[in-house]
Amino acid sequence: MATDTRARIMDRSLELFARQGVAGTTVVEIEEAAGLSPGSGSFYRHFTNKEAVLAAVVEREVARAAAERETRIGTPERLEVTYRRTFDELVRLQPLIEIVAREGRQRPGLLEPLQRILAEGGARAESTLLAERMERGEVAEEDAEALAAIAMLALVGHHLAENFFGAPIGADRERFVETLARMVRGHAF
Amino acid sequence: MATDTRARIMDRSLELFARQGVAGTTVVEIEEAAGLSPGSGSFYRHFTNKEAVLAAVVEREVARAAAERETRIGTPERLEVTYRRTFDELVRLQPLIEIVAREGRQRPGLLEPLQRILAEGGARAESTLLAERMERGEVAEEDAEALAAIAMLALVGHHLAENFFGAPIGADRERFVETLARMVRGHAF
DNA sequence: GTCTATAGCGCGATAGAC
DNA sequence: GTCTATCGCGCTATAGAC
Repeated sequence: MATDTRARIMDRSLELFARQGVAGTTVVEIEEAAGLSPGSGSFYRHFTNKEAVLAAVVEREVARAAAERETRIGTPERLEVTYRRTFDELVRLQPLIEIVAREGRQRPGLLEPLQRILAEGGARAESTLLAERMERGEVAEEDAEALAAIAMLALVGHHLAENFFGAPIGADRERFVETLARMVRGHAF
Repeated sequence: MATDTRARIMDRSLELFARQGVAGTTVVEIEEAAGLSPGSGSFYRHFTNKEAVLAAVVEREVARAAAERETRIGTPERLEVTYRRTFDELVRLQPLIEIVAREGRQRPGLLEPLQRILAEGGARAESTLLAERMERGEVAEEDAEALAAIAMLALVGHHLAENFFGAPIGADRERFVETLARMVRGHAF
């Protein structure tokens, strides 16, 4: 427990920030959660202040998410598989999403990386997949970009609602995925 | 400026809470924004503490939104019209959404009314509309509930992304609405 | 109903020994 | 790198005059 104290502080801060917000989390709580003596300023040996941990933790999570995303692009698969995987990614991104959702407005610098991940990564990967499917005639659509955006944002909306309210709205995950895939393929049901 | 000071405090608190969060807003700021002498405890003549304003303001906004929703149910209209109207409703709900998104996790009591509005109101109104359309053969779908949920959550996702990042993702509002309506109708493009 | 003034205190941050 | 101890600010909330 020497220099990885820094990593431990970041791990626990991620959890605390996601659960309680940055303003709602005290340095003392972070010290306590990271196994440091609460009330001591030991925290400040590793970060100049609370904002610095926030920046470090967001940067780390964004980098991790971007790396995961890279390994996936270009692998053709069924729409249903892609959609289920997107749900899983969103679950892993959840602490980051919660933090950025809370703190993004006061700190615009936090917004941009997440937007890149969701927009570029998400939508572009989706529309690439759609383009492939269009060539093969599985999907007919003049406006693949809008279609891809609708699919991705529907997944995001479902994830947020489920995560936020503790229960899914309208349909559970599997029914959601299957119906969405049918819609995207343009089948008339 | 006599007894409506209470209403003014609520109006300004709604804005401040949405922009800065509850913890990030001081009573002094509220007093200042409401035209009271900052630093005086005049705020406390109207509310026992910050939590009380929060509860009052959320209750008021939820009631307003529910009332608006009531007037709309049962009016048949084109899907595109419904979707555009839903966007407008979400814009009006935005301050409330932002507050509940931030503070809901610490205050589960705030979540429930908004969930009712989004889930019951939204999804049920949608699936009613869809049922009508199915009778008339405009929509063919065995699972109207899932279809309605997808449409509503796509709209919510688009709204959140646009509002959150300052720019729409993938497609602007009108293209989004038109493509979504075509998807819901099951047209093969 | 609004003001001035201030009590009380939790929190972020620092100093200095080990 | 971690501890004990503490400073000082800014915030919530109250007391009391007008």
